[in-house]
Amino acid sequence: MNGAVSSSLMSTKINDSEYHPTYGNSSQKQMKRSLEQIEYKENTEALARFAKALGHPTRIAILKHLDNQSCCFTGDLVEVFPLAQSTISQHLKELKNAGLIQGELKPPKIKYCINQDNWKIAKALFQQFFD
Amino acid sequence: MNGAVSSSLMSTKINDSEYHPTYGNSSQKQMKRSLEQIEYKENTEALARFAKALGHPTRIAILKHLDNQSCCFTGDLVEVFPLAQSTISQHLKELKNAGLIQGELKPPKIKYCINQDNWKIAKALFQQFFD
DNA sequence: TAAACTAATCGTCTATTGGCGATAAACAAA
DNA sequence: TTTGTTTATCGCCAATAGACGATTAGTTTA
Repeated sequence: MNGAVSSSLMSTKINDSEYHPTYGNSSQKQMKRSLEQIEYKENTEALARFAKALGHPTRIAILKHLDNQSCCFTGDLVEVFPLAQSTISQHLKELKNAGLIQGELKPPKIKYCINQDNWKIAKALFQQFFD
Repeated sequence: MNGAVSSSLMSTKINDSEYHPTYGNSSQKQMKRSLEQIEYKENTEALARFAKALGHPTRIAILKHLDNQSCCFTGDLVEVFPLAQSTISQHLKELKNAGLIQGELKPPKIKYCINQDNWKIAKALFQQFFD
């Protein structure tokens, strides 16, 4: 999963012509389909992955905060949001997995910042999507 | 839920100064918090709602298809995607609830199109979010 | 009216998400 | 080495999401 994410993030191509979902195994009748069994265009999946990471108000707010402060520590966020430390940590993990942020070790703290490279990619993907 | 969505969609203000999450009830100790107990800025929630709707590759692909064809019927999508009719219908419902598409009765079919007004709002929200 | 067609909804199942407290891990400082 | 600080992870739980087949509902057409 992570591999697929980073490979799509590495790509500089952001153009899409058409999608072509295909069957995982059409001989079986009515097998339960999982996400992996349908092939979407690379950009479609990348965009959905970014969108999913943005699909929670706390994560949007975290990113806005990160953008304002340019960077911050996990502990700062725990003070700002009325959520348990473990919950904040979980949201940060998801943002990190999506490639939208990155953590830098500043022992004993960890400084989180926007991942500018992937941010640009996400921006471009949404931009082209909305025309 | 639907009410909150449409009210935010009706708003023409798309500027955000700062978010200010607040406690639902700080006297209770460690009550389980639900989304409704935290107040985010209007735009933060609206953006998250749009993003959530875009957070599945099938829905992205449906929107791209809708954009290409300008409009289409549910049945068309069922032929294009290797998914059950009920599944497609469910995705359409979510896109409709998010305000991204709208259905027009063309008995006995239903023609789905992008909701241009809300599309513009979503576009603006993402645009401002990414600076 | 009856039959056919289209799409939404219902019920069920499994997987994922989002919340929490508790614990573990990593490191600095005493 | 021990202690304190910070953050990640674990285990649990409830709620949501996403898939399906079957059924229902609404319209056309025969």
